[in-house]
This record gives sequence, C-alpha cells and structure tokens, in this order.
Amino acid sequence: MNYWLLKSEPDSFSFSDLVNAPDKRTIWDGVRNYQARNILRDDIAQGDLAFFYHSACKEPAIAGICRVTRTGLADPTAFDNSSPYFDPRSEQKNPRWITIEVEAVAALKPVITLKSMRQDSALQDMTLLSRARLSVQPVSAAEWQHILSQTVQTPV
DNA sequence: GCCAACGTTGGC
DNA sequence: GCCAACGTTGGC
Repeated sequence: MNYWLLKSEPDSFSFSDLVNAPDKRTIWDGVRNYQARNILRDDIAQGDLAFFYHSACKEPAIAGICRVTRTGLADPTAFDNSSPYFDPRSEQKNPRWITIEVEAVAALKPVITLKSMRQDSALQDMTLLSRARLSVQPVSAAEWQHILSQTVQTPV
C-alpha cells in the first residue's frame, strides 16, 4: 500500500465538504496536469491512503485522511462543456483525463500546517516542499507516520 | 494582490 | 525539437 497527498483549494472543495458529501466520497476531478494525471492513472491503487491538503488559502495544511475507493475513472468534467475543466480533446472512447474516487477516513486535530512541515527536519525531503505546484504527489511511509505522530486522527 | 516558479502552447 | 510567450498555481 502506498501513501499520497492530494491538494484542493478549500474555498472550492474542503475536507469538510468531503465529509459532508454523499457516502463521504467524491470523484477527484479537474486535474489537468500530466504528471499528476499519470500518478492518478498509473500509480495510485484502490485501498491506498492519502492526505487531504488545503492549498491556496489562509493556512495551507493537511486537514485529513482519505482512502482510495475506485481507480481508472474517466474524469467526467472533461466531457462537460459547461465545466471549467471541459477539454474537447478528451474523447469518450479514449479519455485524456483519468482520475480516482476517494472517501473521507479521518480529520486531523490539529491540522498539520505547511509552516510546521517546513520547520520539521524529518520532512525536508517531502515532495510538497520542493514541488509546490504538483497537485497529486507521493508521500513516503516514514513521512506519513511522522506526520501522524504529530496529531490525532478523528474518525469521520 | 504580488510575483516566483513552472507547465503548456504554438510558431518556426 | 527549440524556446519565447503566455497562463496558472500557490505561498506570502
């Protein structure tokens, strides 16, 4: 099993929004970066766990944990010409944008801020610190466990 | 709101 | 295939 970090702008879709979604699940749609797409398509497996990270907001931080419930899904927003993520180059028979479904597992109290991760010598190799713009990224088992040792998980 | 970093596009 | 122009992300 592998660990991941998924970024979302909380003003658009927060961890609380995921908790309040039907079945606490959502399709992770809207990713339009090829490296992130490749990770979603090729590397993430059903049952993997991911941090839910809040980006582009007042306090960038890991807010919760989610589990991957489905993989290999064509991103439906690519086919929806009313969506900001519409991409006419994505064909139904050969979808360009592949994504996953995730389910909320636990909230972190306190949240783990970007600031605290920057200051933590155990986390200096985190992809988050060197590849700030990559919206889907790997987390090592050591990083995962270290971060969880700094906080308490509250099941949702 | 600024702006550095960086991914994508498109002319050549 | 190169690379300049352009657009977006995201921390601050």
